[in-house]
Amino acid sequence: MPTETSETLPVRISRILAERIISGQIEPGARLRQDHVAVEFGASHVPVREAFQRLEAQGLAVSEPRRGVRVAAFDLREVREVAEMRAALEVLALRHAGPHLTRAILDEAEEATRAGDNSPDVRAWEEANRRFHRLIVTPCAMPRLLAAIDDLHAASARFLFSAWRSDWEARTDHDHRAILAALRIGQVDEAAAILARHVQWIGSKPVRTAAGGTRDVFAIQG
Amino acid sequence: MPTETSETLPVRISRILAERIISGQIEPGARLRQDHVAVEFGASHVPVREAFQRLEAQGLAVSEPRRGVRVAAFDLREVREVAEMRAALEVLALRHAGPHLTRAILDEAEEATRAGDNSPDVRAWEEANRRFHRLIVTPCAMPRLLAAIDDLHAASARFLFSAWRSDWEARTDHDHRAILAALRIGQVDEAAAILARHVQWIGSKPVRTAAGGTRDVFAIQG
DNA sequence: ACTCGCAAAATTATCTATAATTTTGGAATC
DNA sequence: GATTCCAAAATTATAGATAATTTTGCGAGT
Repeated sequence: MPTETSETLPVRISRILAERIISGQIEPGARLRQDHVAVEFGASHVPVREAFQRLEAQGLAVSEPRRGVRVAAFDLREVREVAEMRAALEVLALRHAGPHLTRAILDEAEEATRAGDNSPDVRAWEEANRRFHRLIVTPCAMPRLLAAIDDLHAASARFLFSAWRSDWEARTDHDHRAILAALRIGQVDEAAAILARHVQWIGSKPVRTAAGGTRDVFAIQG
Repeated sequence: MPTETSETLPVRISRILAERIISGQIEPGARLRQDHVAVEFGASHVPVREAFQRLEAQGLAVSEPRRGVRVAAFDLREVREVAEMRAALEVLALRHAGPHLTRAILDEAEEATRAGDNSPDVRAWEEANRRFHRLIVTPCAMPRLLAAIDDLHAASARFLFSAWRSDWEARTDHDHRAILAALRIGQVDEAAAILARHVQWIGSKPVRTAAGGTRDVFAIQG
């Protein structure tokens, strides 16, 4: 029974698995067994294999030749690596998008920022945050660059959800507003500089857990 | 009959197909038919499909849902896009590699530059050039970043081979030497600046063809 | 002569089955 | 009691077969 037309089976499977990996529903290092996934989706292992390869290309899974594929593990070093790659590529994209930014786009980005500030949970915040970033870089019209940025956002979201597992407190995003202010007066370089700092700002700081205690964990912004 | 152990069939197939695409042996837009490839490699279509997906992830092929996969086309805009992404990411990598660069590595990079200057054909030059770039960025020890750079190099090589199809004239690479000179005295920022210009320098200029005439084509350096 | 449409061929996508490899559990041994 | 070895189970990887879709070629009609 086709749940949705015009989306191939491997794409569908990889998308759903990606959601689970990003949200932390499947833990890092967990094995992805093709038969189990196949029966769950009522499919054979062939499309499942292709879905696995897709996840591997996105950096969400790693495959050892004859031993199957696991959810990719990640550590603080990789968090920093992804953040720096995002900073470099989003700055590049913003520089090219700058001349094509319209008032309407910036208004929509501001709306996304407001939505982020009023988010009830991390998930909603991440969605709004990603919308903001995507809005201001999309007009660069560089498909390969945008695809790479999307993959990095997926990795960032993973880290984000793993840090704030249970408690969440929304706060106003001053960086986003500063970026928009600079863009509105045509100062693309200034906006890019703020964006670079904003994305790259990844520090290790204590975060309250649901139990009330504190643990050392990384904080992500951007 | 395993030709080589410890390399999976899909990896092997995608590697060989990638070589053909990069070298221009298979033209942009050409269809890749899974059955034909399968019989050529004495395999079934399952590994071939996975090889195709790999190529798609590298940006060397594009797949339309029920219509098969074609060799990715490319135009001047994409050449520029890849060059700018390379500039951004290689600069990032070099900045991190800087502190870990040793005299031995720089010597090896200089040897690669010499090999490039003495290359008899484009193919040899490209190989030496890639060795140079890879040598100076590898010590950054950021696997995701290095993998992304590798894919971009593959795309660059494609453009390069398509431009200089037949005639080739080696010239000394002053940029590489300037980068090395800066690195030897610890001026990583200066080296990064030269690298950015070096990679990004992609202009449209007439190139002599084998027939002796000139045609408008892009020139790639880096 | 050109266009439209239908049928045949080719091709893709998926499923089922088989082979090869790895993991797992337990028993025998040190 | 811990360790090593072997066999059974599980799992991955590939092959062969089937269904569905697209492309192609030919003929009829205008």
